[in-house]
Amino acid sequence: MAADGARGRSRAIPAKPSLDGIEERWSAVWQEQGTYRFDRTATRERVYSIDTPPPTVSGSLHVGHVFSYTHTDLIARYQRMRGREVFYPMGFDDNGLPTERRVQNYFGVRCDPSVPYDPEFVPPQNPGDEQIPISRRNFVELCERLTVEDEKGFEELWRRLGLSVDWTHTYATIDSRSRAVSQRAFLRSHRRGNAYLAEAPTLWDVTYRTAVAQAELEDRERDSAYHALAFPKADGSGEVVIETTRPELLPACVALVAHPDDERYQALFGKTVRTPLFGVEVPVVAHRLADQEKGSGIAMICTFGDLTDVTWWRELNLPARVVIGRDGRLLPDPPAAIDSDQGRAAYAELAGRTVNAARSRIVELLREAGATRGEPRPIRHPVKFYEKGDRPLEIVSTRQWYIRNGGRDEDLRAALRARGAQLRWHPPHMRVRYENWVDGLNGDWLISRQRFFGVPFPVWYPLDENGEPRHDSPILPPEEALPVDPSSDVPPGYTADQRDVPGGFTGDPDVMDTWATSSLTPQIASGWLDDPDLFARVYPMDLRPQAHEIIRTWLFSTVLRAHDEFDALPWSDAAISGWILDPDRKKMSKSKGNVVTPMALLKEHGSDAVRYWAACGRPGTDTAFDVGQMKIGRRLAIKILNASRFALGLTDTEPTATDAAVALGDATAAATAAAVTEPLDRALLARLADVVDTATAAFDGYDYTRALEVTESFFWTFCDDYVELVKGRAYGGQGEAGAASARATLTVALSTLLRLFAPFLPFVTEEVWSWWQTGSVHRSRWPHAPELRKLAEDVPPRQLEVVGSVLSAVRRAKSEAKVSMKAEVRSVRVTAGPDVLDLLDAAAADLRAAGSIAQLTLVEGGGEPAVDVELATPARAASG
RNA sequence: GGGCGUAUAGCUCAGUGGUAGAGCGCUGCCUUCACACGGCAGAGGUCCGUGGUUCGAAACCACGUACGCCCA
Repeated sequence: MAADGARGRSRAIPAKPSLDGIEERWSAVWQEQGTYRFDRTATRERVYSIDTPPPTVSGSLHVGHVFSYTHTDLIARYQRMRGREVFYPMGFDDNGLPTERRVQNYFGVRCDPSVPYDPEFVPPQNPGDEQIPISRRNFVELCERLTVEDEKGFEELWRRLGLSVDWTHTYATIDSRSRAVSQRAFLRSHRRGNAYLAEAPTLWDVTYRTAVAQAELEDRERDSAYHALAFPKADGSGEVVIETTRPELLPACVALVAHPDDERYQALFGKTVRTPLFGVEVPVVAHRLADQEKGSGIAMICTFGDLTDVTWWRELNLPARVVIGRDGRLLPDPPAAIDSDQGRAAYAELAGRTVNAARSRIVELLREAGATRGEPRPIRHPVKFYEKGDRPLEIVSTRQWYIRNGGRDEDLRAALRARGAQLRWHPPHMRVRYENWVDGLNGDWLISRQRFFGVPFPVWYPLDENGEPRHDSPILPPEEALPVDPSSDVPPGYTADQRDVPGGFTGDPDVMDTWATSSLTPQIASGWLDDPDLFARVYPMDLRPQAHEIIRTWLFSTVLRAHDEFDALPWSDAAISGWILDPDRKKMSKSKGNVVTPMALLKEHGSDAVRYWAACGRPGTDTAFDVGQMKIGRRLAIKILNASRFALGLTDTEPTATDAAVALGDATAAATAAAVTEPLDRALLARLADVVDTATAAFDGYDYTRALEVTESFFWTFCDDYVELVKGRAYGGQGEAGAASARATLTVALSTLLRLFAPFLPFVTEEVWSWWQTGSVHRSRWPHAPELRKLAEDVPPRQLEVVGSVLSAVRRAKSEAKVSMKAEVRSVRVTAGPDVLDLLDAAAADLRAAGSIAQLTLVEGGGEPAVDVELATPARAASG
């Protein structure tokens, strides 16, 4: 950007400026000129890099996206004007269940990794009812094809909104780079022992038939009932009554448990009882997690009814008697411990039934056997669900991949907690959510999913002579080979015909949890895998913007992966945006959000206006969807057009060198602005310098709302008071020197204001900038307060308020008399202290002109300043 | 049940120890000369409640209520 202000100045100020069409016009120019292109010769210190959240492509964008993505853009634009080279990429999330479903429906196919890759595959023109099974590679190719379509719509919206994204830096979470980064990070974690394979009880969704991680759980209230069951003591000395909500798990019972301090059961610890119906002898044990208040204070431990069962099973070294299969039905055969004919017969009544059906049946059987005590007692209690599922989770024992996350390791937990404290949170209280999550982790992160679409584990297993996989000696690919798909690629040292034959190999069938890839967005976007030069310039990144409900998932997992790989934070700052609430203060619902699509909203109100509304939402604060706020934003944009036209119109006789020089921060040129001589003009610039300081400090603290507030407030004072006061003088009413001073000040102020507004209202500020400046306002330098103060000399900014208050009193008098603001005033008499009078005296001519005041009298006096106004004509039947 | 946040004018929100603020809405007035997609002015408030700290509390502390989110 060359500082060739005067030469390129066009002064093409439209007679009737308008906001119509400025979005199309300027977004096209920005694209064509690469205004937001990242300069990759910049060194790390100069770079500001952003880990943009990749929106889900298969979903539609809603008002909430517009809101939060605007917040990030405000920061990006500010940092760019501050001289940072902004790395602002855009990602698209096309990895996961929503995309899988969309590809299935759109093309009429389904992913089946057992099908070989077909390079010639063409999806059917008209998808039939039967989904065609295709290889994972073919499926991913279709996904990428569809994603490209979705991305176009997203990009169009983002451009119209004015996001200053560098569109040459994009990624998708299922593309080959993301897959390779994901696999590389996995392999490295595995090498360090931080990713491992283990057989363990696992939360399992029976509908999706996949394992589920802690972060994907949610509790839902469900009706249930306590059933009281009598266990006869093994020595025949009576019975023990327990209460359970899951009687169908009785065949999986391995012990009874009570709290070690519970008086009622002291005599029972160490003894054994027999399960009703099945006659299996089980011990009565003590454990601190048994709840004395719950039911009868003694419970049965089953493998596995809930996570507490898992803890008891693990800590008390109990046997496993598994009865629930991965389909959510009771297994065909009873556990070996049920060895009596009677017990086996009872189990046969349950085998193959769903959990609910088995529960009904076993209650009947128990009742017939006289093992129930009293009627079932209805309760309502929380039950664990997969967040996307609609049947309660079961716990089954499976072999899964895990990543260590501190849930079973206090040192790691403490280290991750420290990472959270090291990160700068905006707003700060969001850190607590991270800490709560880290403190509540109760196991390592389960990352394998028994799905077909996703990033596969880059792992094969040798098969022994019986064709059984040897999970203890996985075969891993070299990093250069990534990404690999073990379902179609052949591991090093083997040939394709050895797949799935004894002595050969088999591929790991699982894919990774989508967060296992999304947790690497900083590495993906920064070119960790394939662009070390870029990586060195932008990583670790500066900012992670995101929503607060995914602190436990996205933010935490990203911190975890960076901690594991780099022993450092992936970014220095996290900006957490709030929700959009509908007018009833509820979270904006889908149905409501979709009534107004983002594009329709932008077209109706204008992008600057919608951005204005978004900018009014502070980081982390929930904000009402408020069309009124957009109208205010639009009014502001129009006011900027008109005020700029007026200010520039006054100065177009012969432009001073001041404007462009100050705009570009050229201190020596600014010094030539000797034209600013009038005290009121200097006061304006002094006040403006304060505004610049406040806005700058606010932006540095990610409080863009405050920066907007202070700028906007000043701008209205500028328009309503200052411009009105100096209008006459700028026209030449007080001679050439006074006019020159007003004109120079108007230009400097306008240039400064446009730059202060530029992050918020990128379109209208660019429009006005183009009337009289070369280059983009968005690549101009952020205003610098010391330069303004230099022009202001030592005039106190307070003069502006003092003069403004007298002007206001004059207006009030006219308004109360119901006369025009242009009505003549015979006399204004101000009584105040000498310091105030000095300030007024220095601007007396401007004040008289602005108020049409014939005679202005300044009287020294104590007490509160008083203004007496005497109109020329008392009635409204004024002349003219 | 635990954690975090919010509660100020009809609405949306600023204000973190010193006389209650802004915008919108409302009411009234002002239109040749930057802007009617405008301007000027006015009315409008137990600062959620109850205690406490303080010379002084919307703000700080405690408890409570309501709402939102996260976790169990």
